[in-house]
Amino acid sequence: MSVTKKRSDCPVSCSLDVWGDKWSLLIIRDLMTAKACTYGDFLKAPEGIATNILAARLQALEENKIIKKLPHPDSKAKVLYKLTQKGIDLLPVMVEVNLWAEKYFSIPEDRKALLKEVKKDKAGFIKAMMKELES
Amino acid sequence: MSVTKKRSDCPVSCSLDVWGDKWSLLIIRDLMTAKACTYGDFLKAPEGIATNILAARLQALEENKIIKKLPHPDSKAKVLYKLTQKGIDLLPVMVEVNLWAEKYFSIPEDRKALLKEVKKDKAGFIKAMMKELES
DNA sequence: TATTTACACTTGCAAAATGCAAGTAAAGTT
DNA sequence: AACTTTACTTGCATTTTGCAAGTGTAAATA
Repeated sequence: MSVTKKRSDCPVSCSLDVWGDKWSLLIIRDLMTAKACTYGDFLKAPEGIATNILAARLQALEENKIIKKLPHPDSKAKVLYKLTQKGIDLLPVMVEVNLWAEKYFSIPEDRKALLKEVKKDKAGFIKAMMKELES
Repeated sequence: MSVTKKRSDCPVSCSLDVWGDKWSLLIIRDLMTAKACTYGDFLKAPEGIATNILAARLQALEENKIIKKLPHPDSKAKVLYKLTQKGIDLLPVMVEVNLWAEKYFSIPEDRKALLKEVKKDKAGFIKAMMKELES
């Protein structure tokens, strides 16, 4: 019985990989735009994440303390997911990613409008957005 | 005979995923620190990428025009990989990632030293670094 | 009160991606 | 001419993913 090594256990030293793959990214993106989401909200994302993958990613992100689970104020049956401070601190990364994406891809209009704000005052935008996410 | 759909074909709209997974990221990281690498250089990275995966990622990154293949000045047997302008433009993202990583993880000393420079003058650092990569 | 419905998941299984070891072909070295 | 270096490719076992269906609890509805 040999021990199976997993390459994925070894992080790339720039640490971008700690937040994982595209599906984890989708979760973080949704949480940055909506501030708080339920399990169902993530499932509704246009990219179409599979429910088992969503569950796995939410668990991993929680274990890495990038997101946190909170009781929903409206109902005991619901769960609210939010970014932790560690997750919120990824905002500058996301902003740069979007600026890059705007340059090389076509992006939705609402995102373009936001980026217009960013370009006026990047530091100010990030500070304000972070404050919003923290509340 | 049903058509198999691949989830991975659908990009997350923030477009962080266009540069792919952790192995693609390793390639980009190496190219940002070393400016130009051979196939063997990537294989030597401490994270230990498998050769077939490396080949696949190099091809994908080239198809996405993030890296380019150049003839090696020393030998016809060698190939030089470099970042394209599109790849170089990912530098601000990488800088933010590293700033985040420094806050929440332990990172190598040489990287810490670089980040000290970054914190003194982020815009200046990025501009200078980009210029270096373009040459 | 009984019974659907909503919500947050879990499970089983086929298909795809990954990791490892070994192999190949062209170029460079001795 | 034989050996090595370099950039890959190939085969196969293991792991991960995607899809569909199912489970359990709380809330809404009849």
